[in-house]
Amino acid sequence: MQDQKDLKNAGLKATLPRLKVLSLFENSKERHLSAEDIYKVMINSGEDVGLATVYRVLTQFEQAGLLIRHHFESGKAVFELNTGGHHDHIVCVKCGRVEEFYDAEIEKRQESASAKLGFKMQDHSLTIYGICDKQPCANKN
Amino acid sequence: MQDQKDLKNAGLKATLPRLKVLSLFENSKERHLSAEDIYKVMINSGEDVGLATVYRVLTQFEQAGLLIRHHFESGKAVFELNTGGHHDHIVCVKCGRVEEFYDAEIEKRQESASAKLGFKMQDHSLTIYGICDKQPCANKN
DNA sequence: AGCGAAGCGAAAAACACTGTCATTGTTAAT
DNA sequence: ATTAACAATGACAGTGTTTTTCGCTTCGCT
Repeated sequence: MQDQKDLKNAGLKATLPRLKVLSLFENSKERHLSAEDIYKVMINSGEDVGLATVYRVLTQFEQAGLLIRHHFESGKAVFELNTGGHHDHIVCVKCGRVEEFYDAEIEKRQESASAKLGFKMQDHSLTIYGICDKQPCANKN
Repeated sequence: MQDQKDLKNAGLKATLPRLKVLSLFENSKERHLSAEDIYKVMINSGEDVGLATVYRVLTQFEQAGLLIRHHFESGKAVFELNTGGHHDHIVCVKCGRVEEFYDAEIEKRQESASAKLGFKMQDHSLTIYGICDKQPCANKN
């Protein structure tokens, strides 16, 4: 019900694919999902959805400010619910797990770096790549 | 001559396409080049090179540590000569111009953020997107 | 010079994503 | 509730970037 309102507020009709995608982000354990991820889950749960629709819906949600698109280095885009608070990401290069962090001093220094080079900062993306402490990733390298 | 040695040290035969690509990075005014950029320059200067070779060579150079690959948000990879000194990037979303900067405090804080979340940091990428002060980008938005 | 491995260009394939289009679904006005 | 307008959908073809495959050529060690 709330999702329907969210879509209306964003100027989008409350269609089945859109409601399903939205609820998927809200209920999924994993905050960061790719178009392919979403498509697979929907197909496996019996929805009759097309991949093009998933891509369309994700783009619309991004434009409406409901989702944020990230690229990381994997070559495919992943999305997460826009909960308002900005944060940066740290991605495990072994298992793909994503954690979030925020550092006010880093944010501030990005602003001044931009200004110093004559850029009007619009956006930024800071992603750390590392190996997480969960098994089996913790074992070396 | 130095390039030949660089390639040998990297375990790569000193072939014409490889020497040409390497010299292109060393002599080009623009530090950041895409596969397509390189291919076009080579074709225009009369080389009989294939796009596949350019991609192969760029990947080999990356693995050999001669080049660094970046993705930024444009959908295509760009490469730059690995001169040893780490730096971050600021990209103009209007004209694609890329500038570089370095902030020791930001670097330090990334390390501690990783440690706090139980990650062993391997790499990181900080890219700021903005609008540069050159014409015509400076005009608004 | 001769040999085997490495490298090449061209073409086809893989991959993520976008465009097109006939059909279906949603919404606002009756 | 019905309906009419048109927005949204699924199937599928098409893009743009990058990778793979393949037969031929070149390299570099002897």
